[in-house]
Amino acid sequence: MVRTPCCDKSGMRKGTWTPEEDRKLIAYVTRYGCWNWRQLPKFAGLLRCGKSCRLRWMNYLRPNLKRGNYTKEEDELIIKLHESLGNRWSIIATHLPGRSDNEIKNHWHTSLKKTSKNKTSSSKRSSNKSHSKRQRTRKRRKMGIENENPSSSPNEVPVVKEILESSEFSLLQKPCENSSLQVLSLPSSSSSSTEIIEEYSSGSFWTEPFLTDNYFYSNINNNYIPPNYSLFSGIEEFICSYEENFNTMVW
DNA sequence: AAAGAAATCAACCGCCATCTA
DNA sequence: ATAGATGGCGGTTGATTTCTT
Repeated sequence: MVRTPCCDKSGMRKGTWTPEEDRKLIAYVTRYGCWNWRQLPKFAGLLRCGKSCRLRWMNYLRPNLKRGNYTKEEDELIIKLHESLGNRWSIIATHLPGRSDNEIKNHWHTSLKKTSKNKTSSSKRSSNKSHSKRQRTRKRRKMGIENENPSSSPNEVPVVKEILESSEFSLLQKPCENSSLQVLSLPSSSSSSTEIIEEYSSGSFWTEPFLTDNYFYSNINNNYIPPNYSLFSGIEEFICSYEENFNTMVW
């Protein structure tokens, strides 16, 4: 459902992400983090703009993302939140761990809009366009909303390991036994998981040395910066650290 | 079975806020 | 104080898929 891949003037690729591009992005972010989206594609060997990489990661590749149908509870929550917040999808998304704002927005426009209209035809609070972005931001800051961390619910299960297990990055060679919710599945290719891990972990893959140690998720709400990240020698250590620190993290 | 309409959703665009030098 | 760089957000697009006739 996607646009035909093409190139813009500057030679950057646009359109649908290929499995190979996904692999590169996952491998890079998993290993080095998103320290600078603008620079990331260059170091990750991607012919994409930083924005495109960020979007792809945030909406489809990052850990903890649920893929699959929305539950009744989720639908109700979205409708309720939309009634009070309007089209502030990013805030709504913070209340639905595992769902991206883009996905929620799409879901709203395709399914929930009608439902909501039927239910609350008299309500005029939704789609509160009277708030300018500036106003909203100020309001949010006042309310301290940017520090909200709904995704750090103790019930959540760390899924980086699942991702690596369920994909070609599998380190443990365990079959993915997932439920109705599909957590990041990558199209398979001919390479074995071990080969791919080795490929991306080896120095030969990386065209440039990593420049910014100890800078994991660049100023995303000043959240998680893993200790001694620069000392990690491989993905397995990162996974262990990730799991240990999971409850303090926000994606 | 074929054609057209409608729905879906990944991705792009442009604007604004924040950060940094 | 200011300008440029960067990140983040919401609106929108458009190719593909599904449904309807």
